[in-house]
This record gives sequence, structure tokens and C-alpha cells, in this order.
Amino acid sequence: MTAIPQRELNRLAKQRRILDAALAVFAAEGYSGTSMDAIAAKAAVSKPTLYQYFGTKEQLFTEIMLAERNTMLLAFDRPGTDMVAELHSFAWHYADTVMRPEFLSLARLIIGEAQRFPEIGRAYQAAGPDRVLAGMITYLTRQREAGKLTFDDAELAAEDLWGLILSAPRNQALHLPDRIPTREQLARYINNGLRVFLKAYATDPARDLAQLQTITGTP
Amino acid sequence: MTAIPQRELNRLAKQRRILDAALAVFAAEGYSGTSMDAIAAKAAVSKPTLYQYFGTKEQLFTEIMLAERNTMLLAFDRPGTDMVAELHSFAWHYADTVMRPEFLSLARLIIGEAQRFPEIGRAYQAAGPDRVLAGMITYLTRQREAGKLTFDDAELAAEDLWGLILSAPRNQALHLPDRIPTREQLARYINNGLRVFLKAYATDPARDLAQLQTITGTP
DNA sequence: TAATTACTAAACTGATCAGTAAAATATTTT
DNA sequence: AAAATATTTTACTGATCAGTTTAGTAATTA
Repeated sequence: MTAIPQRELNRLAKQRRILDAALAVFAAEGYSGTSMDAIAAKAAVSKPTLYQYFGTKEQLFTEIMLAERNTMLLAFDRPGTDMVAELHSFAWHYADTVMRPEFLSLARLIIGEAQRFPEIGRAYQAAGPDRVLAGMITYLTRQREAGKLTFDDAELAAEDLWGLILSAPRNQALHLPDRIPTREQLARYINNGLRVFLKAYATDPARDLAQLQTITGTP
Repeated sequence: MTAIPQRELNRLAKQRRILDAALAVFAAEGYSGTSMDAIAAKAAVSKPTLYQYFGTKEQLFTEIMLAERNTMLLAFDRPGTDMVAELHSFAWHYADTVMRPEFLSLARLIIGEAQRFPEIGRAYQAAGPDRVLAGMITYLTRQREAGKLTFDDAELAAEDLWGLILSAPRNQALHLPDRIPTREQLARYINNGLRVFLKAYATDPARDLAQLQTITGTP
């Protein structure tokens, strides 16, 4: 049996406990509103231990945020039988990720602290939105090459798809934490967004819209 | 001459000075990050005076936010020669309002504190986005009645228009306060957004797209 | 001018917070 | 079991903060 030192295990476990607790408290209270005592209490760890693991409050905060960006995403590889099914699958997968309450809390935190911690805003943008966008661009470009879509600027097309599907419910959820859209409401946005996208970008909109209807059911 | 008591004038002037100072500090530092001393200093007012005008920090904060929502908007009455020109004019007017640095700071503040102050998030949503949306719905419905647009759900159409035009640059600006889009970049989003919207919603897309090009210049 | 009212400066209360120090205790390794 | 290491408890420092008190000063009104 390979020696996995016990100390290291403990250390990592404790580290994870601290990070989880800190993320929860930061997301709920904001940076300035969070006390290190509160984090220590939530992590069931003494304050000196906390400081031994992460030198300062600021370091802890940035480490969490930079760690969290990796959890974030999430390639654009939604295998499906055809483009419409793939787009539909992607839309739901992305919505289910991005509209989760914890995820929204994190987004609110990042936006709220973007002025005080510009590097975190930048890291988030690069690891989240930019990466998703890159995946979408690749995918949409491949569909254009296959003759299914038509556009000049792949980046704009990808941003349009995103905006059509999720901007409305997400913006609302950012302002109203206690009124996060239900799946029915999300379905309304997603189905409509895909419809508009296909209408504007598909080479054969009629066929793709029909295909979309077989997927989403008759309205 | 009608008697306008001097005392009242002084009072109102001082109140305004406090509100302006407080808004600036809150927007820059967040709620928890802002001290009443800092506000008093910025407003050039003593702390007891501050407390006489606004009982507590929380009261001051909510009063500012609820006052600010009125500044916010901004009916959808952009008189123009035709629908395309009106849409174009609205898009720019709205972008110029919403993408101003102070406005973005305020939005970040509201989003960041939405969990701690749900009523403020609600007030903002009602006074800002919801009101704009209502104006857009009215306008789009009138255009549908005039036979220029076609859609079932006016709310979805309005949200699509918004999402196509501004969701990408605004989301980015929320994360990256030091990289607010230039007017050239905004033009790219707006022109593309209008193009896609007309393609999906106009009854005569070809004509309207041509009209759009005469407005925006040849690409 | 006299009375009233609004304001200020300065100090203070009680609480909270980031971060540290010291000594005691548990855990792991040898 | 002994030595080394990690962690905890408790208590502390110095700073900051919301909110108040006091006593004095300036501006307004009558």
C-alpha cells in the first residue's frame, strides 16, 4: 500500500472545510460583512488555525474565488442527435448550473466586490463567461461549416444565444434572491430564446423550428 | 415675494449634500465597507448632524436607494421617423444611461447587497428594469398592431430586444469596472442586436434591415 | 437685541474585528 | 513510550465602527 501520509489527509480535509465555510459566509454576508471569527466558527476550526492555513482575510478571499472559478465550467460538449437537440441540451445544462442559488450568490459577491478586487472580477470573467463563450464559438463555427448556421461574427452569435436564453431570468435573479425562476419559467425563456436564435441564424429555420417543437412538446 | 424660509433651504441643501456623499461612498465601498464617519467627512458635516438627518446607517442606505430609483428612468418615447430609427435611438439612449460608470457602480452595489436588503433589490427591479420593460412592451405592441412586427408574447419580445442589445456589454462591465466598453464596442453590439431582432421579429425583415443599414452606415 | 434653533467639535461607550501570543492538549511519527 | 508536530483554548492588542453625550458656537427669527 502506497503511503498516503495521514497528516496530509487531515490537512487537506481541514483546508476544504475552511474553504467551504468561508465561501458560504462570504456569499451570504459580503466581504466586509464577513468576520474571520464567523468563518472559524462555521468551519469548526480555531482562529489561529485559520490564520495558519490562510495568512490574511484578503488572501483567503482571493484563494476561494480563484479556486471557485475552476468549479465553474463546463465545456460545451453536449452530445446529441442533431444541432437543435444539442443546443437545447446545452441551454438546460447551462441554466441548471448558472441559476443555482449558490452560484447566484457567488456571482452577486463577485459583482459587489469587483471594484475592491478587480483581479477577482477579471479571473471570474476569464474562467466563466469567457470560457463558455469560447466553447460556444467553437461549436457554432462547426455548425456553420456543416451548413446549418449562417453568420459573420461567431462571437456575436454566441453572445446573442446567451443573451436570448438567460439574460432575462438571470438579471432578475441577481436582484431578487428570493424569487429565483422555476423550471417552468426557465423553460419559457429557453424555448423562446432558441426559437429566436434559430429564426435569425439557421440556414433552414423552418426545419429547425419544427425540430425544436418536437423536442419541447407542442405549445 | 413669497416667503421661502431660509432654514428650510439650508436643510434641503445639506440633506442633498449628505445624500450625494453617501451614494458616492456606498457605491465605492459597499454597505459594510462604508463608515458613517467617512460619509460625514465627505459631506463636510458633523456626525451628529448626519444622525439627526438620517436616524441610522440602514435608514440612510435605504433612503438613498429608494430615492435613486426615480433618477433611474426614462420612458420609452424616442420619437423618430420610423420604427427602425426609433429602435436605434432607444438603444443608444438606454445604453448611454445604463453604461455610465456611476450607474454601473450603483447596479453593483444593489446586486451585492440584494441578499441583505431584499426590499432594495425589489424596489430597483420595479423602478428600473420592470418600468423599461413595460415601456418596451407598449411600444412593441403598437408596432405589431401597425403590422410591422409579429410575435405572440410581447414580454418575451421585449426581453429579447434588451438581451440582444445590452446583456453582453453590461454583464462584462459589471465584472470588469476598469474596462467599460467604448462607444465603438457598444455600436457593434447594438447594430448586431437590432439586426437579429428585426430578422426574428419584423414582418418585412429585408426592408427593415436595409433601413437599419442606412442609419448605421455601411459595414 | 434676545430667544430660538441648528450645527459643530470632541470625546466617549460598547461592541466588533483582524491578527497575535502563550500555554495546554491532542495527534502522529519514530 | 518519547519526540515532534499540529491544533486548540483563552486571552490579548490595537484599531474601527455605530451611535450618543456634552458643551459650546453660529445662524436664523422675532
